[in-house]
Amino acid sequence: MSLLQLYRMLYDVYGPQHWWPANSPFEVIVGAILTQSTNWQNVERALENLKQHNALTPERLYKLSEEKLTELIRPAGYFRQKAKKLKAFVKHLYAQHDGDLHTMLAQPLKKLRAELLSIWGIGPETADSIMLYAAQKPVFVVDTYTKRIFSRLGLVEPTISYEELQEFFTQRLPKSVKLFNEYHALLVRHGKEVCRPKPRCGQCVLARDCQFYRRSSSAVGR
DNA sequence: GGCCAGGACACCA
DNA sequence: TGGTGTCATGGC
Repeated sequence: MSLLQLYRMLYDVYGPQHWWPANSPFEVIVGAILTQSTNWQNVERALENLKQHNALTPERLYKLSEEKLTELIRPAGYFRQKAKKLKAFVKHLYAQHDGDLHTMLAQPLKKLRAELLSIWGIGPETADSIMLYAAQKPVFVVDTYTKRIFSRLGLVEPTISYEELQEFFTQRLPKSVKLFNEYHALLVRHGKEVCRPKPRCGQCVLARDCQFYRRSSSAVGR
């Protein structure tokens, strides 16, 4: 089965996911940092606090004290670290682009990715999420869900690196922002609902093609 | 009460 | 380069 066929199966089941849930590129970036290893529901509480304090712009966040920021994003967990990460981003934005996010995001793909990765607190997944969902660059975002789903399908090794897994997709799919957007969102949806650490293979649309399911079901049969 | 969530970094061998 | 500990709230 091709990656596009797999995509269509997920899309038929779950429909469009309308990612990224945000009102501005800057909100995408803040959300991408806050959601690191954190349930999105908790991120929404933190984002709501920031909105209430009118702090969801580069300028306002830049001027906000780190203490206040820490307090506002508390529901998102890891709040001390994440406050430093958000501060590191806006400080970089002001130092390198005079606070102009549009200028920063308009850079060529490779240059922007290297710059994002140079900022403390932004790793490969967060950088790629920003590239795809804030800057609209054709970058495939992979995450723990992607690795779990595709290793269980038997299509990649569970020890595959981030870059290797990303290559796996970019070599096999057309470079489309729209496709990459929806595909990643669908994988997250499928990972949350079905392909969990304790999987719900009984309701999995991919079970027929899944090595993990075939092994576990044949083991039950014996 | 334990598990898990839309990771990244520091430190170590 | 790869493995491990740390960061932390909140829902199920």
